[in-house]
Amino acid sequence: MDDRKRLVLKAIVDHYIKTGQPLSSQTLLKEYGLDVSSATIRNDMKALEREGLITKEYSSAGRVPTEKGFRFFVDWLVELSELTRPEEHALMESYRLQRQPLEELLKQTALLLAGLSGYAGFVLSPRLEETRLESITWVKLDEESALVVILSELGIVEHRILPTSLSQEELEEIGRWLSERLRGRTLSEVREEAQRYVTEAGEGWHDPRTQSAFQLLRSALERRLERRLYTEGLFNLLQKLLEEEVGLAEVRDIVRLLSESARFGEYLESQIEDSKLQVRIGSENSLRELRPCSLVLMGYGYSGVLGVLGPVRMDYSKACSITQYIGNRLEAILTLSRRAPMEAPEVNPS
Amino acid sequence: MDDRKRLVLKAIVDHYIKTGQPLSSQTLLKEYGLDVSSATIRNDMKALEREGLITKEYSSAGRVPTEKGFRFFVDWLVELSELTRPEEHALMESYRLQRQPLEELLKQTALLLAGLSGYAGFVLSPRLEETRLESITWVKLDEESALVVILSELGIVEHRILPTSLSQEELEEIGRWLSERLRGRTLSEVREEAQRYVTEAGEGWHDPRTQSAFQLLRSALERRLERRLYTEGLFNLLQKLLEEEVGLAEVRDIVRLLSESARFGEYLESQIEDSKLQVRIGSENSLRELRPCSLVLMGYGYSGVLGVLGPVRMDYSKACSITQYIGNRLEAILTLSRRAPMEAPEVNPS
DNA sequence: TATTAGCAGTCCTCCAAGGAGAGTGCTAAC
DNA sequence: GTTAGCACTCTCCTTGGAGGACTGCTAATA
Repeated sequence: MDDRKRLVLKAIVDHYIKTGQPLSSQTLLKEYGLDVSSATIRNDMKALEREGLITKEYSSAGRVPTEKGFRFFVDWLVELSELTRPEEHALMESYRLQRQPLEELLKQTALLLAGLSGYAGFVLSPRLEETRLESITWVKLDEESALVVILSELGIVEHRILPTSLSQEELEEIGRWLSERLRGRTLSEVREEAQRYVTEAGEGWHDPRTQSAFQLLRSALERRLERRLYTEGLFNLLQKLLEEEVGLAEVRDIVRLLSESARFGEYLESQIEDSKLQVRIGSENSLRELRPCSLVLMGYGYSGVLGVLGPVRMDYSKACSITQYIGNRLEAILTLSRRAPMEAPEVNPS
Repeated sequence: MDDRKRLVLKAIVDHYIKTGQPLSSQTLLKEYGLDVSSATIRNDMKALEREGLITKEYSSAGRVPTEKGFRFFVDWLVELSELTRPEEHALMESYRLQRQPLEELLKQTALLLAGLSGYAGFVLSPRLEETRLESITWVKLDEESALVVILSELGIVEHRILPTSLSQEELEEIGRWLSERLRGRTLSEVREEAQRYVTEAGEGWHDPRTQSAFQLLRSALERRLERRLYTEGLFNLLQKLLEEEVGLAEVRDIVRLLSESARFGEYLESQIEDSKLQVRIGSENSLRELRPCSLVLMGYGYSGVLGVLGPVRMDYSKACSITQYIGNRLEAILTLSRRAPMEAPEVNPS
């Protein structure tokens, strides 16, 4: 493709992203100041249309990019921008508190993605079952219940009140014993071990109460190891879709999809190969509801996914750079907070 | 107002709630089988219109209720329904787990409100600063940080990781000391005390490290005592508003309002007197964004608020009964989990 | 006084037709 | 390969009229 045609395409995409309007050959000349006549532009447009990169709504309308046009734009023509000072500042501010519970950190990140991009932001939690246990701590709260706090290399991954009649001392002993024995193992291994302790009788303190404590521990892990999806900035997205004149029915379906975290989460997971930045434009998304939308996404530690969701007519430059920055930042925070890996001790001496 | 006129009004409201369509005098006769002629109905309608209870879109259209008509309906004509078996079941199921962290409980409740009503559900957290402290527990996580868990009569109200260099023993001592001394005081009193410990030097273990621990405790309380708003079922609401042919711009404003928890929360708070069930119809709401909506709400323990948000054309019978049931249920759970009140010990012997 | 039948009148919705305007495609010349 | 000029296409908006649904009013009736 020759240079002028690329320029024409870029002009059409830029103009469409900015205004949402088709661009006519006349206007293109006026606003982008090429040194040829409008007829020449029209010929170029015709060629671009033949290649499927642009289209028009009816025979005598100006041109708008097709999804294929956006794809070409994203792949070859888009320039990533630097973060502005206020953006940089918001980012710093937001991550000031280190070592928050993972849940808070991810929610914060989703908020940040939404706030900076002006679209909806989302964060899918990492596969916790692949992270390694640091400690399990029990705290007696009152006669019948105790709090269990499970810490992995990514921070607090579960805190939960469980009914138990064991004493603080007994719980401490269990906690110490478990932590020492299981530290460095992945959480899914820990869950299996907990399961084993439940079914396996024999050792001294394996009385029914202890067994039930393990049972509860196991089910606590069960629940929390489900991946969770944090979405923020729904309002931003609606605002943009409103400008697109997307129908309320489609908007509703998008909102529904975002509230069905399981379905959307699985989709996100399936879209990530390594943790490179990716863009899915309109109907490149296999989920029907996402057809009016584009997705900018990126992987981070342990199969986590984050990104922004906006209309197809999205400021890809901004969306990509912000996702990139925040993704790298989150990765860094999680890596920093990660302890030096320890030797996983043998659980079953053989 | 005579009986037939009430019947006519009820028919118009029922029909409008069910179909969203105006009701003509003909159709009213056919569907509700009154033993008079359509002209008589028309006369009644005229009277009702004079009283501002019904209106028509144009001179020859059927009648629809005005907001005042809905108000009359809600105040005098609506019949609360019982919960169905599946509804009852969902309610049981959802509250099975006792003594979850407060946050989980309230989120769960919002979900339940949304799920059962088919509208959006919301729960505004209680004024935690008015609840009484049960215990403060510190758990050392690693060299530089510890988890603090603050328990009030409503359950866990804060759990947070704070940086500290104190040892587990020191933290335990502080926790025990604080819990014993402050148990039974309200959280806002506790916060003030923490503040006092920060500024007040002198006593033996008031070394800088301990002071900073108090400082952190204070700020932890600060943050969490803000009231939080849980909203669920946004999709439900959109679905209904779609059927109403509400414009996307209005929908967007509603979504924005729901995401600005501070503003919406304050409004909810202002709408509650004692904890009776209340209904706010359309422009009875002073928030402009809520004009296309009706609010069914109810107070619960310590100035908490919960309810559902739907279109003005809402199934008030269902919405009211569900809000009533769930509100009572949440109240009961919170009261049950509350411990026998204790004497608040003197903090400053004078 | 309350109710009724009958009819005129109002206002909606739907559809078709036509003019103005924007922008392209094509042709022929450079 | 580029350009000027012109015919053509399609949208958008307005206008006008037919058909239909209901009401409001009037005058008669119990």
